[in-house]
Amino acid sequence: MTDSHRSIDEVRRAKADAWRAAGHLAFGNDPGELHPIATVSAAHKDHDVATLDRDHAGAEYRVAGRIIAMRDTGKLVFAKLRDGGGEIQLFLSAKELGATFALLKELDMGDIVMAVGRPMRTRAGELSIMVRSLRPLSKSYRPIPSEWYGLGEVETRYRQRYADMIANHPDVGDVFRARAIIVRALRAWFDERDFIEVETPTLQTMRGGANAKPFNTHHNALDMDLYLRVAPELYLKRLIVGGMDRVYEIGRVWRNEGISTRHNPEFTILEFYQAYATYEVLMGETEELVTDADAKLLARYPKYADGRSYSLARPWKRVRMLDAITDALERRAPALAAQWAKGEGLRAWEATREVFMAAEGLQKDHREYLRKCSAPGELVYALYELFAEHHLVEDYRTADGSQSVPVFVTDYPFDVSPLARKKDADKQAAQYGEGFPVTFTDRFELFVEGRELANAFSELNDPDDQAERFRAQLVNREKGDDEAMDFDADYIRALSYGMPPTAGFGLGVDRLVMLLTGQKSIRDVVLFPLLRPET
RNA sequence: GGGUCGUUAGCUCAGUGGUAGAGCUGCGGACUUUUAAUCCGUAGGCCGUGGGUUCGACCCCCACACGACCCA
Repeated sequence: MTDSHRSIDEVRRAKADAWRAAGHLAFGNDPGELHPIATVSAAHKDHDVATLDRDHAGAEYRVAGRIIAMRDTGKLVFAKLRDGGGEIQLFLSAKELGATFALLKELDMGDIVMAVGRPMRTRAGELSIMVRSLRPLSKSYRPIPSEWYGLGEVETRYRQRYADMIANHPDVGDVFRARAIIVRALRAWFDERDFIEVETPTLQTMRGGANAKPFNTHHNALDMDLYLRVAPELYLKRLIVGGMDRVYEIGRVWRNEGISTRHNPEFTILEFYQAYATYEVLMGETEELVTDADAKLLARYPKYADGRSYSLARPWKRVRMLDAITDALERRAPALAAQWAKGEGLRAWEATREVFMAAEGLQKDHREYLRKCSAPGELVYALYELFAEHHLVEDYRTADGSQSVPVFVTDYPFDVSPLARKKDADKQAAQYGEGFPVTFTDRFELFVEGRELANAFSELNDPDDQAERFRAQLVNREKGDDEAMDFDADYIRALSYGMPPTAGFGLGVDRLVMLLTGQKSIRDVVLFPLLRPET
């Protein structure tokens, strides 16, 4: 069989044998102390040919990395070498390398090699290393995807992230370096303010902390069914009871739900709890936290500011849910706005619901959603979701209208906020009038560019109130709501010791990274997103 | 869950109801300043899987698998 009939794998394994025949290992190690390519490039970036020959003729560098390009012009070969932080051209001449030059024909793109030589500049002006000695380190049996065309097949990109990172260098790597910068900035923000970072259980015996379907698992030795956590919330608040007035956790949670461009079954959440603060304090802190992370990101990667359709300029918009509904209806459904009457329509909420259910163009499942509302507070949330939420990006914009602005939607109804503190009676009366048919909570969600980024509230710390809401969750479960929480008696016990007034906050870290780096899919900010098995 | 689109050489993609195509990669050769090097030669395919229609299917039909996008 001739060479041309052999597979790439066979050819490359034969070349590995040639390395061995020349006295090398196909997978050698210990190349000695290396110079990072970036430092070599930085040291000589301003030096011209004359300067290099005159002042740096004695300099010698030892570099190692992957060969990502090779151009063979006969007795002279150009190769591009990439390590974790940079790329540099190797100038490989027959005269300089002597007998080693023959080894070049046993090299392939993708191989890992070490080279020793002095800095020089080619006729075209490119800083290169005039290689004096070359040592192969690791053989690559499989061709790297074309550098020029990249690796376009998204499935392959997610399944073989390693190939994606090689082929789509540096863009893919930059997103994950950006992610690290963002997470580090979040940590720094809390650390600088004396928050304690903690790790709470991810294996939990009860469903709680968020309304979501959990993953089930089992502990064999204890013969005990467990859930992977959907939120760390209830444990973090136990720590507040214990006296950690400021705690935060950045960790993985799992929700057994659909997969989309915004949802991966496992994702990273940031939660923090601050005793003696309120949800209003947290809005200001949220602005600081996010803009601080953004500033640190842009200091390293200014490119991520390009083409943003949103502005993070402070202060951010704050709007009560009731008013968000009013704004949205007045803009695009005046007839309904009249019926809504800035929320006054809730005083006869079932009649108002009938009007909305009859609204023109309402989808059948939306109508069904409204029909299922069994309290005016549920109706408020339903109307917000159906008529206001997906218009936030249009309704709240910079003065010149060119960019959307972040929006804190505040005052969620009690009925849809099982862990949030009920608005104090005097404040509720002052803001909504005496006897308003819906009770609101001290809660906000943050939306940027129309996407939900964070959820926060003044925490419910009355154990009797909390117990009542857990019971309401059980009723929901009876009615078939498989996202409802369990009755967590230990949590009630913790609250019974007395929890200081506290505000708590949760943020989707993956979504924050998506937002700040302009990625459209969560899979572009999760290194190894969940996919069906390969067939 | 619903809809639309996609799956062809290692990679990126064309393609027509009648023997399967290009560029890059690979392999052989030339070349001591290349930058997607260039030039000459050459190899490489169960056209996602399974059924069906047809004299004949990569192409038309059905189902399935996997993926992308949109909607819920």
